[in-house]
Amino acid sequence: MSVTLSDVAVRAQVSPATVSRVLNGNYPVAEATRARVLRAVAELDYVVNGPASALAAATSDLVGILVNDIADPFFGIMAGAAQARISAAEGVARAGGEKLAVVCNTGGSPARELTYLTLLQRQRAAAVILTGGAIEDPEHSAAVAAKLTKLADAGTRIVLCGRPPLPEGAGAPVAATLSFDNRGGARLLTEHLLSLGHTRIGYVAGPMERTTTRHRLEGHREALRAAGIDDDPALTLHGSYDRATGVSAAERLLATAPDLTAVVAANDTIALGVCAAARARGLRVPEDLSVAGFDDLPCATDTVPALTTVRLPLYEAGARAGLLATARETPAGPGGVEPVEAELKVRDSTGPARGGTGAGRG
Amino acid sequence: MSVTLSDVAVRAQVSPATVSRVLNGNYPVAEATRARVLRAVAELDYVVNGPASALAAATSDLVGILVNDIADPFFGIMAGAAQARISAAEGVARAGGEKLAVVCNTGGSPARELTYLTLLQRQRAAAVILTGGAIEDPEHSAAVAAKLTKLADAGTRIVLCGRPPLPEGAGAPVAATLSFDNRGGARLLTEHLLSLGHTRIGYVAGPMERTTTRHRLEGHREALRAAGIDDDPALTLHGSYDRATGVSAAERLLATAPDLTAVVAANDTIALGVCAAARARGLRVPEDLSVAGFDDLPCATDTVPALTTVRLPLYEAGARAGLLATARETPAGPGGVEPVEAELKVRDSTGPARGGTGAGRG
DNA sequence: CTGTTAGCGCATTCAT
DNA sequence: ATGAATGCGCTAACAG
Repeated sequence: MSVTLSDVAVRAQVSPATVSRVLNGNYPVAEATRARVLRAVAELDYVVNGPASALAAATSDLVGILVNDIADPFFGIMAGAAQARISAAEGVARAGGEKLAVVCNTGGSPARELTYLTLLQRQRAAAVILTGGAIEDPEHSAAVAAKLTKLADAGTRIVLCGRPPLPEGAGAPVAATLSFDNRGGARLLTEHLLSLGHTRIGYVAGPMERTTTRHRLEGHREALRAAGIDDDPALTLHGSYDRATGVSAAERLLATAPDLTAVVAANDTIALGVCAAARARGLRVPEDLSVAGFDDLPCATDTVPALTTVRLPLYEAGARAGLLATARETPAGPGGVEPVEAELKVRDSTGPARGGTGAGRG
Repeated sequence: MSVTLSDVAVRAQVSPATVSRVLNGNYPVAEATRARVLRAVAELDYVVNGPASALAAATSDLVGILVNDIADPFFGIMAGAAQARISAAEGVARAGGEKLAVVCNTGGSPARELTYLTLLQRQRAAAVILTGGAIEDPEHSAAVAAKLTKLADAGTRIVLCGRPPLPEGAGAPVAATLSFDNRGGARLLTEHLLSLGHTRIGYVAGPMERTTTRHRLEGHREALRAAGIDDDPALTLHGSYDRATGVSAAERLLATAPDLTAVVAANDTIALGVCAAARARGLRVPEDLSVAGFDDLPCATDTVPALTTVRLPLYEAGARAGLLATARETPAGPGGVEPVEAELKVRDSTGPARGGTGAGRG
């Protein structure tokens, strides 16, 4: 079999306990013996047995990062940032301290989310970071809340990143919540469009049962309402957070409501699909149709025209989530909730409404 | 503390051993007792202790997927596909069998790659999938080969996806290798450009020490050589696989070699940067400058003009890697190497060389 | 500062 | 088909 702690102890002529102590570094050991042990470790090429260690210590060094879609840079950026912070966390020279940050792809499936949570629980994970919008089905929410409570009870730190805080009643076993201002960002974006004279604005939303979807849509409607524009339900279409949704929704929208002068998409990926559909229809962006997205993904810059969108500091948020998950840094806000601001990025895909600047729907 | 196997045993009025057997399903148990145990498990909301189980069984259900950059869809797509296959692998109804597929982001750092491999080794991972190009530093390669040997010895299955096969001498502890035809794809692409009359072709390559970088560049040069064109070293620039590299490299290229009629980028992301730089310089794509990428990422479709590129079946390859990592499906090719074809995708970003069709550098 | 002694929770022989 | 006993490799009190 492989090399064990005792093997190292024998070679270093000390007791197993001593080896354990120098490896974990959390106990005073004479410099001479420490050196001897370290040399034995190197010579034997010893690697700690994680499961055994986790069993004895009742905790592991696993940190799980749950994402809805790993192929979507929105999640990739957050996950990468978090992982970088977690791995780099403890600057311990040689041994322990290292956390294993791993990302788990739920694919947006509630069942998979629960499965991963259970798997992480079974591994006695040190921390779990849940990223992105939550599913709003009451039953599923309750199940997740229950799981999180179990995890927290077992000593796992829970961090929410880009997901609204859990309701008070849920017992709030959450260490920290980075709450994206999706609603505010969406409001800003639609206000921008309104200021350009648009009044007939289509909206391509994400999946119905997601918090992110709902908040962005609500922000949009708030802006409309504040401007005294009645919300036309026919102008809002739901789909997935992908390009295909953007294409088909835009086609439908453009066919049924030719008087549309702008379309807001729930994220950049959808927006790209909307642009493609518009082009296919012979419409120029933004002269004939203004299009806006959300997230400010890297590729939003490279479209022609460059996409007007709402920037979310994904990298920074992910990094902070990583910090909160590992270190004992206590979160700032009340209830452990830290708001994350959204910033409007006006670029070239939005322009004045055709047929006047603020003339209304004439 | 939390619920243990014995707690379940007591409640179900059986021995711990029996509970273990029904949970693992790999042993005959009377239907009546099985039901009783299952009910106790449900009532107590019991979750297996992973570390304890791994310690006793000397294996875990962890599968690690190593990626160079999780924020890059190139890796996200492969990782997501692999993860989906691994999680869905065993259709076992309730209990065990479930594998925990996790992705580890090395960020392209050799040290992090080794660290993750060690961490995975310490967790006694069931399998490890290494995706994307390998770093070519001899010292690092040797270290990785050594680690992989250790892992394989401990029973971990190793799968390479998008990375060239390990040299024979390394002992080949690799279960399977999905080898992308980067060289062939690059050759196809440059041949396409040559057929359009381009002879002065710039090349924006990735990081020097990566296999992917080298193979794509070699394919490009092969095509050039086959066409009797001498390779001008000044036309090849190295950088990272990101947009910024594309921008700066294109600026330099365009400034120093104004007679360039085409630029090939080592991947789509770089190509997008090249397009942006060309536009900034007032050049039309493809009329004034043809631009091509590699990978066929989703966003390559949404640029204007749509990017000519080389398609790699990322999703399919990732899925196959997941299968090979979990099931005992033996790989097809000799030495466990399965070639993965690259396919030329001609779109709108490439066109005839300005100033004639094949007139040469006049 | 270091050695000794017990388990951590589970999978597995063996018996029965 | 089930129960009893043993040990996986390590950490954590205790001594000393």
